[in-house]
Amino acid sequence: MKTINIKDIAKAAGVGVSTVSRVLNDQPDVKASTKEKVLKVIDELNYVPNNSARNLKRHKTNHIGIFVIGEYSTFFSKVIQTIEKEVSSQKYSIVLHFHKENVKTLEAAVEFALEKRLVGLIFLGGGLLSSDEGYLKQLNIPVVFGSTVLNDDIDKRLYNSVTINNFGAAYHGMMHLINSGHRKIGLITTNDGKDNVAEKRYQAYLKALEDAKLSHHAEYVTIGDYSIESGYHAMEELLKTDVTAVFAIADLMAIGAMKAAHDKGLVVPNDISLLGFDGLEVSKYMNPSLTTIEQPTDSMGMNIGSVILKQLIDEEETEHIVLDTSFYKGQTVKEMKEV
Amino acid sequence: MKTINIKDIAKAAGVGVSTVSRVLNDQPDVKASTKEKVLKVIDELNYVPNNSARNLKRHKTNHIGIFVIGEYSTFFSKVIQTIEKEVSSQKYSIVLHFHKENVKTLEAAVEFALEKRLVGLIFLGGGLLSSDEGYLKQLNIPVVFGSTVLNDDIDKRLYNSVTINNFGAAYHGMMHLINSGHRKIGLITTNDGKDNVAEKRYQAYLKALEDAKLSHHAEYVTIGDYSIESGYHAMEELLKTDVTAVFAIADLMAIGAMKAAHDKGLVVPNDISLLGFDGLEVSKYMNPSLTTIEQPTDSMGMNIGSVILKQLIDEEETEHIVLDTSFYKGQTVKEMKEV
DNA sequence: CTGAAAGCGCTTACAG
DNA sequence: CTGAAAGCGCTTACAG
Repeated sequence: MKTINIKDIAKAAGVGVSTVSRVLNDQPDVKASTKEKVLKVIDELNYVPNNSARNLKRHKTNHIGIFVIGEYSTFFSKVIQTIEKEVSSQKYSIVLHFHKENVKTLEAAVEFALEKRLVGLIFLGGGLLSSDEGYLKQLNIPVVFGSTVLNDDIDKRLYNSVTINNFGAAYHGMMHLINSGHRKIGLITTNDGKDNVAEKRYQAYLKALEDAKLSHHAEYVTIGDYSIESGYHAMEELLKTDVTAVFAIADLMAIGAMKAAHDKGLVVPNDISLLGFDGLEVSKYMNPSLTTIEQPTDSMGMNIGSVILKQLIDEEETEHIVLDTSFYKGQTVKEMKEV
Repeated sequence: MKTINIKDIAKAAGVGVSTVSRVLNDQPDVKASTKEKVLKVIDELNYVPNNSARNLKRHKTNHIGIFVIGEYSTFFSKVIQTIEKEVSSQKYSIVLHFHKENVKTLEAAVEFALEKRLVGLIFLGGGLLSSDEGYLKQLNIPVVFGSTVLNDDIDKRLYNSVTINNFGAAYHGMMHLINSGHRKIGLITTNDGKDNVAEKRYQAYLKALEDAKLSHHAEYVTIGDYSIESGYHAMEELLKTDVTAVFAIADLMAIGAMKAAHDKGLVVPNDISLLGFDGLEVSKYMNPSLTTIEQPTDSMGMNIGSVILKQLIDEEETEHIVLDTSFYKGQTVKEMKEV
């Protein structure tokens, strides 16, 4: 069974292929009656234009890549879904790729973009190093970093970004713990490397302690890998110290931490307080519900989608959007004294 | 900046384009020294073949579509990640699409496949109706249904599937509740329509009651939409009845249900027992940990990936794989009496 | 407003 | 083992 092509349509409609092409691309200079005739034939013959041929002539595709760096979280999967809805309305398709390691990330991304001939690339997670600038220039297509830690050394005109203020949000959360009377505060973070959200949240932890004139104890800081299980184990370590509150830089780790406390027979927040980061829906349904810093998932996805579309369609200037987080007051932080 | 093409490589290497093409496609009849020379030039000039042109000649792409039907769960996002890893090793790319409604699903999928010129299509979720047979024939590419309720009327040679035994697993779970002494068992299900996993699990609920000679009360059955919140509200309704145990056909709804019980001041499982379905990691970290039926996430993704690759590469016969579930004994089911 | 023709960058018989 | 040439299905100046 031969698939039908533009020539078949032209013949069937009694017009030239150029005219069919013009109709296909919604170009203005076609007589209404001709257009109608062509559309009718297209519909009757169930014709779908061959994208490979179109792309070959146009020297580009309609593929937008999503390059997921590091751990794939519930948070990202929601963001991806929103992005796909946004861009598919403009006939773009989403090509997905997961990249585990943090080394050579941009190099792998450039390869991905070249191989798939992407017209736009969205990064989810990870961090931007100053050494990445060269790759960014090589990419030569609109790039959006979502939920990524950026680098001030890199020319902002080379990329777009949609982020939150990780430092500020984490600092705010820490201040809530401190203002609630906690003086010995543990941290569950990750060791993703320097330029990552974890680092920003860790810095906020240190700064908050410093500003509150609280001393920093190395044994109050533990390392996980964003998984629930790692949060559980990190908490087991922290429970050997005398911390009264723990800040986990991701909700999933906080959930693991809560379980560890429960399994030790402790009551949250009476025996130990807990603060998360992400604002996952499930966190609000924990028992007790997790106090956490909420990221705007839908808004993140919608903004990423609209930024890349603007770049692709209107070729506007690059944009750098910082979204607001909100503090979700759950039931896992105990007020130690009057503030 | 002109992108370099196969002609440039041919010229630079002092060979014909056919020879370059042969090297590119790893064809045998090329002298080793020639091949080496060509590869060197390709590397030096950073040449990446244009997929649109290749696809145009080959009359096909290397795009495998994943068509997600209905609610996008944590479960699916893990499966997608595994599939991507599997197929990208063979140079296939994943094109993602989310489809919300349950009506005209296959019609939309056919359009998706034609537009993107997919060489293979993976469905996640949903159900297969007998009226879909025509669309399946139209598709004319390898199709794999993952976690879908199939239909015995449809010719099994038209598609592949990787599923679990929803009825059996749910029946087993119900029997656990019944054997634990529960006689009044509520259900939180969804109304996805007849051919869906929810329906299978609902049927198992009814059959288990019947086999145990327990009567069926309409008010024991509530409807959610797979979301945590819907589970919460469904449970509020069930708590107005005299049920002693509740089976939620998805973990997320069970999590919502547990919260509703807690918020009413009830203790799980002492006051009310709870059984989930999915085996999400987070369920095991609930307090108390959720008793649930566990789906093999990784295995599901790996099997889907390998089945579609087999079809694409070796053009083997269609396969229908049924994966085992396992019962996860958490702490949410109370033993009412000795069994 | 419309059509004939060139050409995008590949692959693949075909001839040698 | 290798190269010249045709052709995949489109789009786009160009001419009318």
